[in-house]
Amino acid sequence: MTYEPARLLMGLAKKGGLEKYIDITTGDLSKDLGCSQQTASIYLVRLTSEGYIDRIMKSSGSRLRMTEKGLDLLMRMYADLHSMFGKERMIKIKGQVASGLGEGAYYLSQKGYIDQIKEKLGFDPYPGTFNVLLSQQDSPVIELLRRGAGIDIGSFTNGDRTFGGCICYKCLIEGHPGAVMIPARTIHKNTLEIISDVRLRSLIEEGNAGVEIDIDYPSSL
Amino acid sequence: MTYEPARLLMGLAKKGGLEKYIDITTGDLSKDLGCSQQTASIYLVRLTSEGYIDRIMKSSGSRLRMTEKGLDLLMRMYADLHSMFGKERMIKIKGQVASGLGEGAYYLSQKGYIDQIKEKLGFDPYPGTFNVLLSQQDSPVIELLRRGAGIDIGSFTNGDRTFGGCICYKCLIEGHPGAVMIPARTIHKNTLEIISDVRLRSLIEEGNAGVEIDIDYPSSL
DNA sequence: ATTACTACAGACCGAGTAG
DNA sequence: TCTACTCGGTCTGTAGTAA
Repeated sequence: MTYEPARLLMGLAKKGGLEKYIDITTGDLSKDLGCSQQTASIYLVRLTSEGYIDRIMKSSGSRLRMTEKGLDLLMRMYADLHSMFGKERMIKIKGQVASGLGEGAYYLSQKGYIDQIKEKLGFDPYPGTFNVLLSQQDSPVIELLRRGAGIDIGSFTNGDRTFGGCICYKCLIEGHPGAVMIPARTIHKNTLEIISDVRLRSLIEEGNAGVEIDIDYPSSL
Repeated sequence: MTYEPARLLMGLAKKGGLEKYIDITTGDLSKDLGCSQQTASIYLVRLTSEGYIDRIMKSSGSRLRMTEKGLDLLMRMYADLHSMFGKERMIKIKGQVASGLGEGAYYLSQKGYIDQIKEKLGFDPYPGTFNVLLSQQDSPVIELLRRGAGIDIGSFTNGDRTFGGCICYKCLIEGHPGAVMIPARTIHKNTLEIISDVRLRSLIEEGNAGVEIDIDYPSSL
């Protein structure tokens, strides 16, 4: 917990210091930051001398607001993060066609899945999944997909058995439209399950190590 | 320049470490960060031990990617900043009606302004500006408006004289629709110029110290 | 009440250098 | 080449306390 202008300014901005002067004491600030009152005092002195905030001393504490420089720092950070998370973008990955376990056909015969896929993804899925093994380089993408703002396929019950939900992303696999399915529960470390309205296995040869997948990754906010 | 996980992770994310493993040496990283190779080395060790990144040592350098914890930190920061800058929102401020200098009438008689205001703001401006003096607490808002994504009124030339551009924001002033004009060049420290399709001065008594203005502040990205 | 000084302990960074 | 250890100087944070 050292002196980090960005972190401090974000805390002050959250309290409203972006637009207006806010009243705060170094004691209160120290509680927010989890440091001593003296440290909070030094931080405010530094932020002021470095031009990030305007500060007016009062007998009851400090009145402060962000300066243009401080605002600029935050907006720059926002722009950077926005370019990572904010924009809809395509994630391009490569993988190797894997032999499936045959389970996919069973799952994709369930009306509960078929109806939702038709409604939310706009196609009638071929009963089977196309599995792509990702390289070590690309496998972290799965985490990103799990946490992302994909299309939600809800869980449902058919008779006595419950089928879990998943998150889907529209994608192009070797140019064919389809969708990546990330099961909500089961965690595949490096295998991506892909569905389509056609039998992808007929179109792409097994073992092909350079299958290209373009995933439509929407903004999360 | 101390150890700041957020800053370091953002740098790595910009290099692509969000989705994939990236190859980097501590020497290269040190150049990016402006620190010594030793310090960059320590940073990577710490980021790894604190669980922000996954790191695989190679003879030619390090291969690393963000972990879920690291991703989470960045997304949290993004969400915070998004709530400050990203969403369209209303900025509410209060001010005191100020007596104008009469200049407004001259400017707002210029066809160059009138046409743009009609087109971009959707109303025919009354020839005159309504000036509101902001409290010390609210005056920083002007900076925020100057930097924001308002409606741009371009500069133009009429005969021999050039009229400067400004940034406008639709607003409600005491409930009446209008727009705040922020001149691109002239800097008013604490006075806001407001235009409307009616003579606001007739509707709001001069000296009124509690004039409420709701400014429509759009997302900047 | 506040803020912020001084003094000290501990953390941090960079140079040298080993593996 | 690479990473990362030790060492020493410097910087940072906290406690005590003054104003």
